[in-house]
Amino acid sequence: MPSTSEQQWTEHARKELRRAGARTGGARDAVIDHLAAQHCCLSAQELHDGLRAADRAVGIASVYRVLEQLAELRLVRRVDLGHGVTRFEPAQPGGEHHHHLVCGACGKVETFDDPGLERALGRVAGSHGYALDDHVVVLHGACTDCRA
Amino acid sequence: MPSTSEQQWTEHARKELRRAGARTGGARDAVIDHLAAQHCCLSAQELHDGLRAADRAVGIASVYRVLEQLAELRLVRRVDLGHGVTRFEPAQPGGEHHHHLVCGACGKVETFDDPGLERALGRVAGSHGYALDDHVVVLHGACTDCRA
DNA sequence: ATACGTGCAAAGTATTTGCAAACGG
DNA sequence: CCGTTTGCAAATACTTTGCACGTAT
Repeated sequence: MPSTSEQQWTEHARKELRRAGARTGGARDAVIDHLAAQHCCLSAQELHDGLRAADRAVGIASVYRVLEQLAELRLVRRVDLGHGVTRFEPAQPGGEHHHHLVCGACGKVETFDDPGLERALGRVAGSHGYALDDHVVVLHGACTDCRA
Repeated sequence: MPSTSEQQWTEHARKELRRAGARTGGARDAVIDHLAAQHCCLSAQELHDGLRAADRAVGIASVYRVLEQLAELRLVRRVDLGHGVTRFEPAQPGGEHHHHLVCGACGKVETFDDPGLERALGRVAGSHGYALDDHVVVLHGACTDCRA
């Protein structure tokens, strides 16, 4: 059963697309549904494979096109965890977001969210005269299990 | 005239390479010298072009191989500003480092460094049981000039 | 001498684009 | 109908690898 926030994002995304003059289409719907069901970022290839596994195969080009379109409308956030692969995750309308911790040993990815960090980032942007738009924070280290 | 910190990094890099059992070679020397002369991160392609422009042309494969080797010895930091291109910059032996502000309109890249931010990051890593290794912070926004 | 360093070309990924067919409003 | 969406295949961009040859120790 999809959680409330997933449904909210899906509806928000569809509404924004309509507002932007887009038509509905099977490939885009499939991508949106699959994205909504994730709790963390995933790459275009993973999305493509996941859709195929769910019998809703979509051409890889369409996956990229839909993601690009969603990113332009700020419905998804691009997250680069740094191995030459861009990852994507639903962007909450309210602006809430999280950041990532990546374990260099096992590859595990965890998310976190820290108000103090956000404040520090806002302060930095302000003191440089920047209107902050988005930001990416990725921590690389060894997770509890891998520190053995 | 190269600044002191540039010279220090160059010497440190050469010493660490020697210690790691590496031999000296023209391509690697050229890459190290060129990296030391930069004040901000640059991509493998930019490095390659810069070397050619300075009449010290090095094969693109060697550029990547040298950067990989330097990264393994932690002599350079990988910085991903998020357009599918990995950038590299000299890593100071003391661990001092900076982060990046990218203007989405003009593409300008500025650097900053903020102790409060670093503290917040350390706190987050600790509370998740991670031994922090490196971290990447990239702020995207509109710079003072582009806010017009 | 022997192993490491280097350049070139070929191979691999990740992503984008051209185009014709399918489709929604 | 008409313009958008889609899939396929080809094109691009970045990075890695295989191999023969050069070079430092």
